[in-house]
Amino acid sequence: MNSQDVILGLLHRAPLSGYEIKQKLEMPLSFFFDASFGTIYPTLAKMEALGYIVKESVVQEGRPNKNVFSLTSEGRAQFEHYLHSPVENDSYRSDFLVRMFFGEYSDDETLADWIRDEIRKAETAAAQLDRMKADWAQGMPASKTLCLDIGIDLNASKAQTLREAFKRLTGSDA
Amino acid sequence: MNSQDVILGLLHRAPLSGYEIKQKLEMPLSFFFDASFGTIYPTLAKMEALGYIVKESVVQEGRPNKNVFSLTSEGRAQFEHYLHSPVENDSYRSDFLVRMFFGEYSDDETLADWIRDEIRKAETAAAQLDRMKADWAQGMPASKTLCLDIGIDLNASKAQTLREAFKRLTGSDA
DNA sequence: CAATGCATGTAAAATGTTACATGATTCT
DNA sequence: AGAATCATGTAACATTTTACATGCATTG
Repeated sequence: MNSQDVILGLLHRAPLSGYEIKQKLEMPLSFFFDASFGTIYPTLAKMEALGYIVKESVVQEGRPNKNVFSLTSEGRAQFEHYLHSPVENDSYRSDFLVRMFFGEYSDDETLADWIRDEIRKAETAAAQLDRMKADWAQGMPASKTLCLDIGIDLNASKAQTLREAFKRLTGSDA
Repeated sequence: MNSQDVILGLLHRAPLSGYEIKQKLEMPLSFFFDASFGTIYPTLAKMEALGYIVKESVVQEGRPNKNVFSLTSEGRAQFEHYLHSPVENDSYRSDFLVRMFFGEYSDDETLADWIRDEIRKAETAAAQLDRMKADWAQGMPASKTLCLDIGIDLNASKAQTLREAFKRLTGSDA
């Protein structure tokens, strides 16, 4: 799975510009996949060259013009191909946990600060996804709701574990 | 945080060869950070050129010789520098969740298969980390135990959420 | 008037993955 | 005999990040 596959998926429903793709890539997708403009625009150019998408310039008033891309049948076939490829393992990368792993080289105050920040981040993310679920979940296919549920539960579970660890480490609440 | 920072951290305790570093990078570190030989060896070469580590050839009998690297004071300073840099956000990347997000383009049987596989993976990871905790947790600094706890809880929570989703989608247990 | 949003792109650098290449020893 | 473990590395490729570059319109 790479940027191309995700963009193909987004264009399946409706044609989009690079800028709009970046917006769709925000929550909840950004919870488990991310891409910057520096990835999106070159990927779109590559996909157009491969014949997976076609560009159409849309003139707008009061705003800059935009280049809207739509899927071709080759693009749709390519997305099918992705869907039939083996599922890659999830990857989780955490600077925070690396620091905890090497915790013996930092002092307890620093560790406590890092944990506190991480609790806030997890709580914020869980709340954000929760709000999103309340707003949008009706009418969503169950598979999409699952993404939100995983996001909410993972963040809540992380915050909970961290709160317990904080108490063990410092003797007080975070 | 990158491969260099993690290698610096590993060499803090004792000198290691590239091969040994790869082994140390297994569970539980691999749960939140990964690196292949194709990353490790070039990184070690770069670090040696920068003066962060020094190489020593160790002759072994019954096995190939190895190049063991130890930290210099510059290397220790560089690790301190990493520890004082801002904590990067965790990143989680999931092919599985991307497929769920685009679930409307797959049939329910396929979705169920993917979920079942993902449950197994999460359960296996949780069990592995649990065993590891039982074996090694005594004597571990609390910060290191936290890494194990997060790994266990995150995987358990994921498996739980997926089991519920599976039931909702298929009407039966996974 | 400054900041933010809308909009598209490029270029350099860093980073990392995968496969290849080699070779001894030990275990089954 | 074949597989696994120990051991080091390179080369090609893929991917991504970061910063730069531009410019109009709207909002505060």
